[in-house]
Amino acid sequence: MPTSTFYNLPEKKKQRIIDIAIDEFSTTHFYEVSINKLIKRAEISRGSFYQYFENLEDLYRHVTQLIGQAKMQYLQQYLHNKEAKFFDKLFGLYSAGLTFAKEHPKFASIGNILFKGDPMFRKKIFGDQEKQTKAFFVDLLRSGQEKGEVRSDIDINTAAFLFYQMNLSISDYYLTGTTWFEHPDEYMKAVEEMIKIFRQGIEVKKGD
Amino acid sequence: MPTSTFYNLPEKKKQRIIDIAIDEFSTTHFYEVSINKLIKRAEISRGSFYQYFENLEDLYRHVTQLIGQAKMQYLQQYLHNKEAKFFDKLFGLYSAGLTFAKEHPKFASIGNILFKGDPMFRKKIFGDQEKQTKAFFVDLLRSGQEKGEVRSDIDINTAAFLFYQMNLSISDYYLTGTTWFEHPDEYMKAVEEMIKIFRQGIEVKKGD
DNA sequence: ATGGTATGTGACAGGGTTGTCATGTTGTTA
DNA sequence: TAACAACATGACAACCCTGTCACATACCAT
Repeated sequence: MPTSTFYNLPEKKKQRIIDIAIDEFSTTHFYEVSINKLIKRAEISRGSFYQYFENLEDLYRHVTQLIGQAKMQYLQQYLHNKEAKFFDKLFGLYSAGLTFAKEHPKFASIGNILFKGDPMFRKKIFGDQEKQTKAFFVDLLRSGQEKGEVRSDIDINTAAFLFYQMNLSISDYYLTGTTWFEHPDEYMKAVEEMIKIFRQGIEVKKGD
Repeated sequence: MPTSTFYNLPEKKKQRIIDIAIDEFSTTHFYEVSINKLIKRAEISRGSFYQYFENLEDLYRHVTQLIGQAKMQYLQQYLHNKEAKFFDKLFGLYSAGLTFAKEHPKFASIGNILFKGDPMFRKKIFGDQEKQTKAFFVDLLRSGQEKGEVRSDIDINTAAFLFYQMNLSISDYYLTGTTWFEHPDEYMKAVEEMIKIFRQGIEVKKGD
């Protein structure tokens, strides 16, 4: 938590500091951001920084909280519309997410570094292999269509994207968390359930 | 690329270095791994390290390549079985991914830090909010079921997980890549397509 | 055994980082 | 205007890190 000193600051100065922090965190992974560069850009002294924040993590937390609030406000309309139909809500949520990213690219970028890893770094290490992975899933789907197992009206790019993302996500959450599934066995079951959903979503129905 | 000097090393020493590198990279984000700690653990001198690798990134790249190879070998059986049915292949791929993570947790962990971000860091910053997010999607689905819009045989946890992951993924790829979709508009279209797949996957069919 | 090549070593320079603190400066209140 | 509180400052200690290089050792072939 920032100190009261920080909150007492003139709005303009406060905003300048936050803006520059956002700029830093949106282009550079947390571990690579330096307080030195930040205070130089924000034109505050080293001592002041430590009068405002406990350390860099304190500032980062504050920034991510601001982002969370901004996004929540953005989604409000979709969250609390009790009447809306399920899939309309889901669509609203997703497209609001996209619009949010479009309108606040820096906010979105910070969120993505946090939740999906540093894309620059990913690119540097992994390079073009992602394209190959995409190609693999696209091929898989195409041959599924040719064999008449996958509905022909499914957008292959989208489905490939979906399968790729879930492929990454499942083992991530298997390794890291009890948030979603409690027991290791549940992950295997979740895979089965997921395939079930996919199957119903894209499989050719008998009689089509 | 490691130097020939490194490849000429006795197998045991080579393996020791790689093992310790894997251990470091699986617990610590790349930006936080230090050559100093690494060489102390591996009991090689600073000079030797630089005789083997250009720098830390060189070693990291090598390690990730090894992991990639290991996983590829693991998936081989599922990749090249031309006869297998589409959804069996997909299921095979996912469950092999889980088994791989189970058998090589360190490999999987390195991959996840690269593709999904550092989970420890995520937890430190985001804390319990992920649980709330999960709860939101679970509620959404449950009320969808109650209103008769979502099939009652869908596993809510799995579907919530799926929706949550895709929510994160869409804006990530909107921001970072031309790998999956070329034009910004296509992302919105992809959202529509995705909802279409989800809808067919989990919506109550008329007549059920 | 001798010369040459391959490998090992750690001190060192040069740079960067964080957090603190004694000392100023500004503002406010009595 | 005097005195006290709030805020600003940047030098500094302590630390860590990378990449290099001159020198030492091991190995191998003639």
